[in-house]
Amino acid sequence: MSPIVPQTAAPVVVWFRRDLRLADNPALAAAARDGRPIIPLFIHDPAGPPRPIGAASAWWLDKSLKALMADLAALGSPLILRRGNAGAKLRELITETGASAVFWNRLYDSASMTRDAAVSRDLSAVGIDCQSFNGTLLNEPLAVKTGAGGPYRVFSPYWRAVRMSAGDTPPSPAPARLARPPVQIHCDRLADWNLHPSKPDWSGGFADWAPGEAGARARLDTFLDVAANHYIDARNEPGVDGTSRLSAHLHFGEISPRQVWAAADYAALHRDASLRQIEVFQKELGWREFNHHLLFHFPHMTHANFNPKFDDFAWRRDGFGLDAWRAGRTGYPIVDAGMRQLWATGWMHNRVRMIVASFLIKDLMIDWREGETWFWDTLVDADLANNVANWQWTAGSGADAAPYFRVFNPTLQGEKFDPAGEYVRRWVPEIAHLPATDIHQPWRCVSSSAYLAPIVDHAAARDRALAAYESIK
DNA sequence: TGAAATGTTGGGGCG
DNA sequence: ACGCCCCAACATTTC
Repeated sequence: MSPIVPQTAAPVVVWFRRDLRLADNPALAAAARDGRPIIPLFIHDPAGPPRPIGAASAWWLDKSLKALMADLAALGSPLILRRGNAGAKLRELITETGASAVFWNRLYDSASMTRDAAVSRDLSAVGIDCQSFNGTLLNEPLAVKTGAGGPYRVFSPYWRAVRMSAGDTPPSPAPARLARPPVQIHCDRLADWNLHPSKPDWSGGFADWAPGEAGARARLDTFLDVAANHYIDARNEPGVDGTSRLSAHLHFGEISPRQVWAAADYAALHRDASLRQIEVFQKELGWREFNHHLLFHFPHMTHANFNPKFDDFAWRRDGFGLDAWRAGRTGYPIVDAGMRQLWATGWMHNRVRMIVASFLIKDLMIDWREGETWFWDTLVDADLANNVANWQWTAGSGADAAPYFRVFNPTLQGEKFDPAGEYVRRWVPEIAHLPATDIHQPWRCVSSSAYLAPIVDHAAARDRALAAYESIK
């Protein structure tokens, strides 16, 4: 039982950032433990850190905040919204309310850490109790070290070192209720933040997403019920709903990796899900952990090549190619399907992300940073650590990266992973009438005239890329 | 979390 | 019956 605390006790600010949930939220749980009044706060700083928010992410944030507002109101203390510089807005709120403490869950990119350290220093100097928690990772970057005491650079040994203990901290429940402070506190109108696109509103295709804690939980349960037993194969087929689709929910912290891990464990133990399948799914959480580990220890990799040899790589400047790639007009069905799915839904199947990334980097020889920037703006799950690490992985410039000679053949990838052509038919209607035998190479068919010819010849582009990679070996 | 080139094997057609 | 060739299927190497 919580001790009785007088209503006059100074409130605690719980500063929500990328932890937009009530359950398994360590900062919220710690603040609520002793019954003091809670001021849940979200500050929108359009400038970041870590970067100005992407348009698709802004769409998601809008809905996620709406859900969090409803959930917190039901718990007893409504969410306060403020816009601007975080440090300034926190000081403002503390002056208004007499709050004596600020609790938050930590972030791991360098810009956010710098900001948070400054906030902590400034507030602590005037007697505010600042406390931070781990609500975002199974293992924080500093908690994992190689035998030699440094950070890991290769996934397999990293995962070997942490996977057995990944589920050691079980998730905690949401607080039963929250005390609200007795004073009236100004709250911005969410609609005034213009996170939802207007003029034009291009978000019509985003309707299947359910941002927010309840949507995240439902998505996880559905996945573990239906898809988890076929995960190993089905996850590679973009025409099949075989992946968890939890990426955006995890990015915004609507569900924690601990919750996902524990639910997967539970499914393996009690719901007849195959342990082998579940372990492969949990390993994907491992990649998320590894990417955050890398970004923490090598913060420059957001903008610079992890492997400096790539600083000499002869990237091509190709505005035409870049535009065609962005628009899904490359003439390669699986590439165009992916880019159009991204634009329409704010999300792309992971297998196809690898294919389109390989195409941009190796077939077009365009700098991975161009692709990373586009994904940042168009993905609802845009996450600095995952985005940067995965792009560098594909480019070959990253840690534990794909070898330079691994060039995806978009035709073969299509035939292998979308054998019936369902995915391509859905997103490239111009060639929906083609039979499965031709749909990944429509140039063989006269009846594909509504569809454009490939903007590059893959075989020639592959040779060009291999030659360029050879020169920086 | 490749693909292409090259090498090897073995069955079957054929003289 | 036997050797030769062809070539698909599979394995290995190379990029």
